[in-house]
Amino acid sequence: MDNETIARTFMELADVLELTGEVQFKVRAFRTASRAIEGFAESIADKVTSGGKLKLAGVGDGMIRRIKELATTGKLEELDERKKQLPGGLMDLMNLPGIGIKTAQQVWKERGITSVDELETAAKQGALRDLPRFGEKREEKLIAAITAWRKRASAPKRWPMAEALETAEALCARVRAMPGVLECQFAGSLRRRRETVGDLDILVAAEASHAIAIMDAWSTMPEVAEILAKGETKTSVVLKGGMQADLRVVPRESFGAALQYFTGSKEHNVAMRTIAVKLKLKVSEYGVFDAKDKSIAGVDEAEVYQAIGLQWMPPEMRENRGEIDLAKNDALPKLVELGDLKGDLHMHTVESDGKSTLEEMIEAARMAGRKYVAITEHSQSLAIAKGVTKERLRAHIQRIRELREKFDGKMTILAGLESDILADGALDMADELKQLDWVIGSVHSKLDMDRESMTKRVVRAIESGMIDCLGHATGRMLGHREASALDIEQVLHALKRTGTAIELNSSPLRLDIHENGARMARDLGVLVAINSDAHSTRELSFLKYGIGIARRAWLGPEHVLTTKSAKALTEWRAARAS
DNA sequence: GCCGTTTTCGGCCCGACTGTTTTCAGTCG
Repeated sequence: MDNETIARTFMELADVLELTGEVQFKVRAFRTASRAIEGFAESIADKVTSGGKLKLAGVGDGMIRRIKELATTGKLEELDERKKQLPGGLMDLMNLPGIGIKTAQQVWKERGITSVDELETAAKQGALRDLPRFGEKREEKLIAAITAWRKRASAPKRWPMAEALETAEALCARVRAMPGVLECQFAGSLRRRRETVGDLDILVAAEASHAIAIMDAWSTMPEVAEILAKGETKTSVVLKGGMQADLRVVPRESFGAALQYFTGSKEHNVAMRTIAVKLKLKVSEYGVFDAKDKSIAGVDEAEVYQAIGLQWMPPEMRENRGEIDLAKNDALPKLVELGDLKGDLHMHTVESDGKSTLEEMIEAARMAGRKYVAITEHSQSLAIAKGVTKERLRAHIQRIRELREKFDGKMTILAGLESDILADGALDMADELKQLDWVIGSVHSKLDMDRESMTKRVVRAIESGMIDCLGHATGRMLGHREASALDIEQVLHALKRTGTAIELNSSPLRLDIHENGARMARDLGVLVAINSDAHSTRELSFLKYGIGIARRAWLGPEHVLTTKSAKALTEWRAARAS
């Protein structure tokens, strides 16, 4: 059973426990454990059932017992029992904004309401206004919230990082131009570069006297579709595309503390604050305060961390996965940066399904600072992407070799191919691969095979020794297509045995291999190639998304194949061929 | 339920906004 399923089950159990009146701290413990499991790099079920020692914050004996039960029986007795005590639709109520545990219980117990439909009817009839803490206005808000909720049900709940990044950067540019704004930066899970983002958190430093005007300007921007809440320090809006964006205004002396706080993650912040409490300090978005409530830090993030005895750490690491202990001991790893990337080993041109010519791609990559590229068209079996035939491939190689002279000294150009891994694990155009400088093997068809067959298929391709790198291993497309069933651990072991690299495909909808896989690769010593898979010159910039994921996986330059110089890459390839 | 160079029991992050209130509970992040 995979970590996601276990995490989801624990999250559901927390909701059910909450509704059935379990003590709050126990409920919270399940949520904490759920998030910890979601972010755990290995299969937690395997780890626990094999009797290995597990050290994961928030997962104690009770959780381990439940993970074992889930892994062996596929379900949780406790969850099924508790669910029997609850009417079916009650859980939906808590998904409505403005409805939490108390209100859900209230309308259920006082009015017998157990579904969103019933709640809407009651609100429209004015049948809720006499309940405690209810009134006409709240009924109105509830009806609007239900309408919006129904509309949202069809829209995505989370947005790809790339789309959120673009929106956030545009909003920040707009905000920076507002009078009185001293600084503006986005925070939240976007700053941590999660692969998808639920909402935007934009942070502003400004004098308090400007706050109201800034909030007015923010809530009347043309991008705004709806205002959810508006105050002097916080205003939440829904943008026209459906994305929620929160603006916070803080004094300049608190900007660092606020940036730290709103960057999260929540678990990271809780762990930080717990350390602060032990030091008799208080951390809030306004700063770090001593026992006498005197501010001792807040202007910038580094001093906030320093005030509680921690090293500053990159946002991508802040998930409470052990980074705090490392920061305590000044032992944080150095993470890979965009500037470290010397090459890009996966891209297409008009020869297959790309939009730009060979010359355009090479020149654009050179301008972007790459020292080498591999041109990797699709192989013949991928007809839909104009996969090259034997003859076309040979002619293409010839053209690439000729171009080498033109770019001599400025750029190393590798003649490559993205060979299709066929259903049985054989490589498309296997006879042609030896003449190439670089070979990627990727699965493009029959993505819905069962786990065992798919794993066998990919492992066979790797063990052929004919590929240098496994391309977009899981085949997922965020929001469109689930990852293929694949035993990543077995695949990584095969890569390790054969000295083959794994790709971190930076295309924003792929981000494949995902961060947990990249983390496992790092731990196993499998090199990761951060590639753009660009189909146009514009898409060469996708590398910035891959870098975000790589950093979340704690990859340093030494774990990344494409940080090597062209010479070192050639040597690496020669060594693995021998 | 988890956790521990103050604790194996007794804690468990902190503040803004809203609606319904005359001081606060609930929700959210």
